[in-house]
Amino acid sequence: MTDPPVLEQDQVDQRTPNRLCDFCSASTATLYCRADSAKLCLTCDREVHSTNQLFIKHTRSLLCDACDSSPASIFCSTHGSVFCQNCDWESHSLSLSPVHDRRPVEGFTGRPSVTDLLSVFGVDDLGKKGQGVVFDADGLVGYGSDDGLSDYLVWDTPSFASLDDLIASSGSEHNFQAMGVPPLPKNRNAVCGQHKEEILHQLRDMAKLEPNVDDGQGDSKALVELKPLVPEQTIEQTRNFAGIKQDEEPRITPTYEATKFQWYSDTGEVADQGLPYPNLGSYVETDCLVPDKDSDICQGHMNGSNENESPHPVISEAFQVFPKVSARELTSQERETAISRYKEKKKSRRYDKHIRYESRKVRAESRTRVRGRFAKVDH
DNA sequence: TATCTTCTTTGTGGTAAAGTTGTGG
DNA sequence: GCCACAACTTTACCACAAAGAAGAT
Repeated sequence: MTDPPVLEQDQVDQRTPNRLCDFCSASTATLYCRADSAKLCLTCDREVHSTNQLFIKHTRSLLCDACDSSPASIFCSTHGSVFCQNCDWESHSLSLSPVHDRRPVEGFTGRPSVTDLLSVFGVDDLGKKGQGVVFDADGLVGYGSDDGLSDYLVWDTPSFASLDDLIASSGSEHNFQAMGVPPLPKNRNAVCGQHKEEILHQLRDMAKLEPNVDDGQGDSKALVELKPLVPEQTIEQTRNFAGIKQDEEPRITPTYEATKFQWYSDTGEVADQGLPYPNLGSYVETDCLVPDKDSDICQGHMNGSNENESPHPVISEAFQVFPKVSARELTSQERETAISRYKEKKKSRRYDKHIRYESRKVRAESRTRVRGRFAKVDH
């Protein structure tokens, strides 16, 4: 049995021109957005999908290491690569390597922070404190050890999986363990594939532009270890919202805002309920999260403790992006910015038709037609 | 639990019809 | 501003193989 050769680094480099970001045409694309049919680098993905509430829902996946043109849905640890469905089939057909260790790769939505992206790409070990990825004074990403990523690719089963789980477990003290939900596979996040270095490079760039990447405390000067995807602070709020104190207003915090995004399986199904209630996965869909002018909570974020003090940057951006969130009117500058972002994104769209099943195309082309319509064939 | 059967859903392209936009009187 | 017309764009339609789901054995 002959396995397809694993891509060497120089092969990867040679392929880079095929992975140019469709938006900036300068960086290497690492993600694929199905909704836009576009390849994007991490920076452009952040920019493009921050434009409005609809774009932020787009599911993005890693780019297939083999064809560089389709969203990856399978990670093969034997190859150390991520593959789209077609390439996975070609690489792992029965005659080649059917027994490779493969598992599904999931996309994500929302506007994940650098911290979240590290988790997405499996370079953040939430279960091994002290060995995770760290940031130095320049926001550069480093590792706790140099033995590759494999040591960090451990997935911890989330404590809860849905609102139902929260309700069911709300009366207990057992930390919201999901009920009736099979445990998630380990190594679920290990999806860097062949372009690990490029992804890390882009994450470093993003980290430089995201000073509060760690904990929202704004101290990027110190080495800061990454925190879990759902901070304790958020879990505490979740408990309150899960019916324990139903008479209280649900509260939303900057920490939660900065980390909330959803995992999606390749089928578009919400796969990871790392957030307690999927309906709240987007920023402002639920009315209870819409800041009220009279709400001291949201007023606090919007205005800051001091009128001259800027609100938390993520909250502030959400207010700018989503009119529903904003209790104030958009300034003309904000409006222009939003419009220009929209126009730029519109430019990057690709309208070329994507054929999922070539065999069906061939058959359709050879079909008999009557006035353009498929005609019955008498047998 | 595994296998088989049946049913349902999906995707494919060329054409016509419907809808939209632009232009001139 | 209104209307007519042309040009352009979008949408619905068709049959059927393949894939997947559901049920039966």
